[in-house]
Amino acid sequence: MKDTKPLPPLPSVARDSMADQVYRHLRDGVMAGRFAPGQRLTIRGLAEALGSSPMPVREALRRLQAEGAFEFSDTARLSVVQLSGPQLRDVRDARVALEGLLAERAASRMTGVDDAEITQLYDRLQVAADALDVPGYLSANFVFHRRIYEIAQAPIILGAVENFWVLIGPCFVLVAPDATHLRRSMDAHRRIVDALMHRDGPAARAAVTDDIMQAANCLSRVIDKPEKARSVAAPKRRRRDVSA
Amino acid sequence: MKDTKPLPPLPSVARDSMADQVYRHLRDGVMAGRFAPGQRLTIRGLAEALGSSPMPVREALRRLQAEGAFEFSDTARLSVVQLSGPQLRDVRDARVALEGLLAERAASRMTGVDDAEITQLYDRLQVAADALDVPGYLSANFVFHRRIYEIAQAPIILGAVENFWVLIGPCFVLVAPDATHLRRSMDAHRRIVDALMHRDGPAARAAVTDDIMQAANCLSRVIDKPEKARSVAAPKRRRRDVSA
DNA sequence: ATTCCAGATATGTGATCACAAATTGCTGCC
DNA sequence: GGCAGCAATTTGTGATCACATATCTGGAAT
Repeated sequence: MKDTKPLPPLPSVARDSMADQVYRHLRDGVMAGRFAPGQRLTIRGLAEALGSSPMPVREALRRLQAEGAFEFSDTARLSVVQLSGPQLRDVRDARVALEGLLAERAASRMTGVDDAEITQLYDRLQVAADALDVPGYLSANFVFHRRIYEIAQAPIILGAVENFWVLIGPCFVLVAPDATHLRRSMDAHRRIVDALMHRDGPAARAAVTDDIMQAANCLSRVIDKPEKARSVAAPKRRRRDVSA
Repeated sequence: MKDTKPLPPLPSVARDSMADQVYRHLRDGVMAGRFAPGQRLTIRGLAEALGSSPMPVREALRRLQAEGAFEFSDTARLSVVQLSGPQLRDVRDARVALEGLLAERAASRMTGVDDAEITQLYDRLQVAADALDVPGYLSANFVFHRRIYEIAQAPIILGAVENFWVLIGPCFVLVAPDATHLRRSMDAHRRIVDALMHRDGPAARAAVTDDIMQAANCLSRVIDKPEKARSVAAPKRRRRDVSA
């Protein structure tokens, strides 16, 4: 796909520029914790890994920079954003405010169809938790929450929430598979589902709040002691690791 | 500035790419209501108006697209985002949640230096209100709120809040200079200042909430009746108006 | 052996070109 | 006079080139 073929002849079926594809690919990767905090990247390296020219990557990175996922240092070097402890607390508080709002609204707009879907996503989450499959759990977790918040029918707020998810994504590579956390998290998830089934807005908000606080505690325990965690995540010097 | 001068020889004093300058320029313009909702723009037109090549404009627009200020239609046409009534309510609710959080935190972190600064910004706001200077009022209003939220020392949350401001910016071109609204708004602002001076977090949150609800009511009164407002804001067909 | 400097490479940024799709404008026909 | 259809222009997107600066590599001097 490196050759200068003018365009794959997809005429109009996909209103989906290459920059958009790169954007979603990188965004999903960040949320799923496939990039380490502080990791250095290069436009050309990413372009080569994705089989495109640097141009779409540049535009995608600009969008992700606007969302705070990546940053260009003072010397115009590209790296994955590394959240500090206080910043992580800010994200936590903002998430509680916004996701609590969405959960409460979702509870009042649930229908029978949503009940079945949420239950199904919850079960999938349970499977990943039982298997201690952390990447799978992370992915299923985002899907679970996103589906709930979509029911709230507030896409703009959901967009802001997803921006916060992008910020905390890289932090997850620092946490080890912690059975205790998984169990507590699943407890909160069960209470979220219960509240939604009973159309109980305040209870849904409370359960979501607990879930977020639980995750934040788990993260801050690692973030606040930078020595050990950093040395694992950013091994001395890495030459252009991309792999997307 | 259209000539191909390689670069103005500013070596390192300004770590500020042309794309960043364009970005801030456009962002400020959107927040200040210099773009009408639904207004069509072109990359080349903006570039010419700003005296640069299309490239920095492209990157700046990508960032602003990520923030929701502009959108590329299904036919890849660029336009200013037009918020619907429900979307406007979503922004309102999210602002109440986030800005309430910031106001409460700001109240607990105020110092004497902040007192003087906030008072000064409030006075400037009062001057614009008395003169019925709507653009000046809008500008001073954002500065006033931003300064308060900076005191909260939560830059990530402030960034999210500013994203919401960018979204509602274009709506302000639809509201006429409304003396009643200005008076009510200034009343809320006075209560914000009072609460901050007394380091009263809950009162600050309540006052900020009133301010936001007040502004939202003012906007929704115009947005919800699309006929008249639209015809004023988007006169039939406008050929490539840029003027930055 | 360590340090420091110069050449070489890598990298972000801006400009320009090419191209496909869409919009526009004009012309002719009914 | 109104409207359909075709040509010309516009416009977003991707690719490539140029350039300034940062970063890296290698070796020489102490």
